Amino acid sequence: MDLCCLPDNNLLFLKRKIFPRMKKEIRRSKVKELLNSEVTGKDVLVKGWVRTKRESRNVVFIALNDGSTINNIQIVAETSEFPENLLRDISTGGCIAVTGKLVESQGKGQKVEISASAIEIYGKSDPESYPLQKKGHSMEFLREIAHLRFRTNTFGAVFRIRHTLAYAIHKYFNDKGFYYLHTPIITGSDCEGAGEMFHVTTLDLKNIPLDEKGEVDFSNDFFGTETNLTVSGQLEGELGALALGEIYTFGPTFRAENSNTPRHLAEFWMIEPEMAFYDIKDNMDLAEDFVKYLIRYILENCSDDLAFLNSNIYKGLIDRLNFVLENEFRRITYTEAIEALLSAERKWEFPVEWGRDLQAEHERYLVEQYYKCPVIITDYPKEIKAFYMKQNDDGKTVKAMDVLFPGIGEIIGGSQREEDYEKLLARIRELKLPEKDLWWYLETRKFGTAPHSGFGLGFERLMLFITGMSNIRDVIPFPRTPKNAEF
RNA sequence: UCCUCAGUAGCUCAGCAGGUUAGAGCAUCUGACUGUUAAUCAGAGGGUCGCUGGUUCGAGUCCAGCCUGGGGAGCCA
Repeated sequence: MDLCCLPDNNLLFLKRKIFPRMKKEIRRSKVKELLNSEVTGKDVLVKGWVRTKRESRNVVFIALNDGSTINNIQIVAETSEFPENLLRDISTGGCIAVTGKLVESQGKGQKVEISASAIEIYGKSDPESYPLQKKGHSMEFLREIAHLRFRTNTFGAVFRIRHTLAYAIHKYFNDKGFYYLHTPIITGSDCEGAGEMFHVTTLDLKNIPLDEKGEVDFSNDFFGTETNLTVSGQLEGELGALALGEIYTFGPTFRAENSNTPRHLAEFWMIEPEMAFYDIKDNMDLAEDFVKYLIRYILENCSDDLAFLNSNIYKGLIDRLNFVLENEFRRITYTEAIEALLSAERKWEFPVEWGRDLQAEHERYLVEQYYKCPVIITDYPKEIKAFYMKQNDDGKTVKAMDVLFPGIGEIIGGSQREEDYEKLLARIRELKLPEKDLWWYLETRKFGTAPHSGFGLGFERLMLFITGMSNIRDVIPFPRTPKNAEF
């Protein structure tokens, strides 16, 4: 490579004195490690994106971020040491590599900084059209530029936390002896009952084959049968648990509901542990321990990002997280919940009556005003819950559990599963579910059935709670919602 | 899908009872000044007022439909 100064195109400028030796020897450092390292005066190399540039007569200050931390490192460049147009071409959003000495900062606001000796511009960023400013932007605007919003402090923090949370989930289960099971994303069963599904097909949509009855003929489709994107890995997860003992799934989940709320996505990630020999109480214990572990892990490993979110996004965030750690989840039955709601001195928009499902206003009241802490509600009427939940002896309720969080609502839904073949089959017939499509599910109850339990945790809902963000579209990189699949 | 609010400069918003050339702050550009920290000061450029149609001498402003976004509800995780 030509190593001379190239003032015209500004691709490269190296200070002659120090240049020949350094180029090969210096390993790139991440901003995070430099900010945490001792000041040695040694030469370092950093690469990253320019957040801001401030100019003085003799010196230019560049705040550089490489994504390794929310904090920027300050680059100090003496104006006289660099070609004028090189410094001019460095602007917010641009990408540069900087070689220089790591020194103690003369200014306030940072302990260390880099005194630059060479700067290479990887990519300029036209300041007239670069949409991110130094000042804050609305979440709505940033959502429209999802390809660039990673470069903001907020989304940098959110997605570093998202990664760490995903890692902690795997670590928690691995350490407990759970196996990560990959359940299918394309499924032929429509019996999970968790909502509208997206069709998966290779049929020509302009010329759909029909059979004699006028129904779509799927025999010529790719799988030879009707298929959809999964709405839950639970049924397959149970198959794994009834052999491997304890498994969990963690993958994308799809719901074709026309839901337009800050808590719903058409494509989201869900964690579904499924455990043999766990009863409903074991299930609740696991759910509580799991969530607390995850919160503790983020508090311990993402403190810089949390501190930023705490002061800029949701005041009181860290207190809220600590509160959850320090308090036991309140465990009540559905019947007790109804009694609490009936004795509440306030009017309900939706009636409170045993047998009716709890509405958002009811759940919010219980969690945010009555108990003022996370609540687990169990033993719901069987009519309002799924067919696979274990029936209680009272003949009216099932061993379901919903974990409700302040501000978020339902974050976990789970149950002990019905392991009795006859009872399960009866329920399937009662609800007129497609019995023949569930043959494999039923066989697990025929051959060595076992008591078992599991739950589903909405990954993005937990992200909402942990980051303090208020819209679920801002805790997933590329949200998929009705009328929106851009990026 | 229902209810509700909103859509004006790159961003965040103001715009009165329809009435001349549509405003502010920030951003950008130019200049000044400065080891700066969301730097400061001065100046400049920048608009199909979401779209379509209607009422009117005249519409950013009123009416209708549509599109997009926010909040609430339902569905759920």
